[in-house]
Amino acid sequence: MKIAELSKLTQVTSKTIRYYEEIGLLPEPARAANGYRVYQQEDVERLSFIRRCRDLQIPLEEIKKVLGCDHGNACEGHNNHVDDLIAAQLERVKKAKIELEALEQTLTGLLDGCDDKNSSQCNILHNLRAH
Amino acid sequence: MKIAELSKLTQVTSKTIRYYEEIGLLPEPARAANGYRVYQQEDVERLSFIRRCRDLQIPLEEIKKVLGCDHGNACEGHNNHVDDLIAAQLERVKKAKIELEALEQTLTGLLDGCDDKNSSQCNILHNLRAH
DNA sequence: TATAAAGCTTCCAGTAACAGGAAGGTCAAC
DNA sequence: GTTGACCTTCCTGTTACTGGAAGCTTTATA
Repeated sequence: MKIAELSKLTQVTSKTIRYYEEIGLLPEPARAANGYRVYQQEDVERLSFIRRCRDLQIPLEEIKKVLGCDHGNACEGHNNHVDDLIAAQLERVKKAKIELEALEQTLTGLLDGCDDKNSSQCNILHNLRAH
Repeated sequence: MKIAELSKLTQVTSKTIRYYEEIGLLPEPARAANGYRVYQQEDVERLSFIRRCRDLQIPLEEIKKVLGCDHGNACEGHNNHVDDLIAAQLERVKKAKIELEALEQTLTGLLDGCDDKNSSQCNILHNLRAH
């Protein structure tokens, strides 16, 4: 199949597919006589997996490790554990959530008249607001 | 004062200070005979404000608007409302939190044996895990 | 006084994960 | 035969910086 079909099947744009190839996340596909990329069924599976990971906001580097494409490894095997991948991502997400929680509180506090006048954050923002 | 002192007072690196100048967030400072940048007290206040906004993860473009440095405006006035700035950021943060919440649930579900076998996400990940 | 270290300058490259667009070749349909 | 869709490569831009090179000046030390 050509790149447009792979794109449709995986919901990943042609642009992104070429990008993944460039960074070594997808193997270089065969080429037709006219130079067009030719993909196989296994490419659909591999790219679908990548797509799902990206939906989970797992960084490309992490996905690369699990797919075994790093360190000159020619992207053949699946040696690492998907569970670890997911667990690591869950940790990142939890951490990010905690940070956003704190941010939300600070912002809400600033909007609610900034009761905590001891906060330097508050003071500076208000000084400049009064300007 | 020289750039290192401004840096210490505001907790913003010299590198970042020059960057802010480059993108027009800070006005071009006076120069000493040797070419060194020379800053005033008002630069401390302006940069502190920027620093506080960045702590709140407000994008530089938003800060720029509030400080009135856009559209060739020479960075003199503070015309817009800090409240709006904060409210807009609060909205962004809330939205991001909701997304992370959903992500966390999905990831947790995947770790907990992926009960929802109907999810294509689950299936694909598990197929590849079994591989 | 010599020299080394610290601090300043400018400019260039890299980060994450693509998207947009230019310039040009190819293929199918009308 | 020509329009339009699809393919190719290459280059730029995005956000908010950080790191580093090359080359000044200034300050501290031996």
